[in-house]
Amino acid sequence: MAILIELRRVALKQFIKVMKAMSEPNRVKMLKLLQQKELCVCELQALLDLAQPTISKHLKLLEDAELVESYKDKLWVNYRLATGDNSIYARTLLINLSGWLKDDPEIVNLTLKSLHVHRDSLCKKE
Amino acid sequence: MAILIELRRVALKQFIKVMKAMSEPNRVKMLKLLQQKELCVCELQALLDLAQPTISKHLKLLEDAELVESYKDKLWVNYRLATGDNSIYARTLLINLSGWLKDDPEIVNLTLKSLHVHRDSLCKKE
DNA sequence: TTGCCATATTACCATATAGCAATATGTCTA
DNA sequence: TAGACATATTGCTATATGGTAATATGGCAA
Repeated sequence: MAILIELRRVALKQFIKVMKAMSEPNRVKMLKLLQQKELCVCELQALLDLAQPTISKHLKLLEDAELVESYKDKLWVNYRLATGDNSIYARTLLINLSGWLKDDPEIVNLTLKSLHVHRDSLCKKE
Repeated sequence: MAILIELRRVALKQFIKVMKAMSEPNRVKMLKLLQQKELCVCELQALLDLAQPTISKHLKLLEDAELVESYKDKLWVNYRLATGDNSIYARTLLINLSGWLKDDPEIVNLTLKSLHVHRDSLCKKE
């Protein structure tokens, strides 16, 4: 009960957090890529051509908004779309997003590119 | 045909515009208020306790994102939710939003307050 | 017309945010 | 344990954004 009241209290704040997280092109690209398959940080970095700290920062924001989840796999950290079990906003928006932007050229290119990206050829010192 | 290609070309950009527009608490409050009834600028100003230019700026952003529409009524400009006929993003999000944040205390208070707000008692020089 | 009034625009300030380089953290393997 | 490696964190800069005061715009009414 107290939890319900608390959830109500911060509904707007939670909503804003999810919306802000999805208001940035590179983060949206990340979500569209993760829609295809799990990816680690270095794979996202290669696909989006951003510095590694930038990728990590974006992922943290997405995770705080309950849009993605992560788990460790040896040295790597894999990211995947969250189920949104605890956030109606995240769950709904992810479902909507899965049907959107399919034809956007940038997204299409990234998705194709992601088929040929593997961490083994990426993450070692170049 | 050319239009369809153009729409695709800017899909991400359009999506971001809508998401950004809905990522700001005061703008979300405006949408929730407009969900109840049409309002003019001075009514929104009174409800949200912001300077008039701030309200106008927010409304312009919302209108650019096709989330609201406006029409003139004598001296006033009335704003209402857009139908989203030309934007799948705006349409879907407005529908989702209509079921969300109903219990948020801030939104509840604003909605109640809006029942007692009328431009006639507001807009004349105080 | 003139003046009033609601709204829009402009100019500016303060804060938030996206980006990177440098560094810290933590884990595997030799 | 030491070194290598992927990721996270920190500190910083540049730009974006939300806010206001001052001013412009445009329509109605006297």
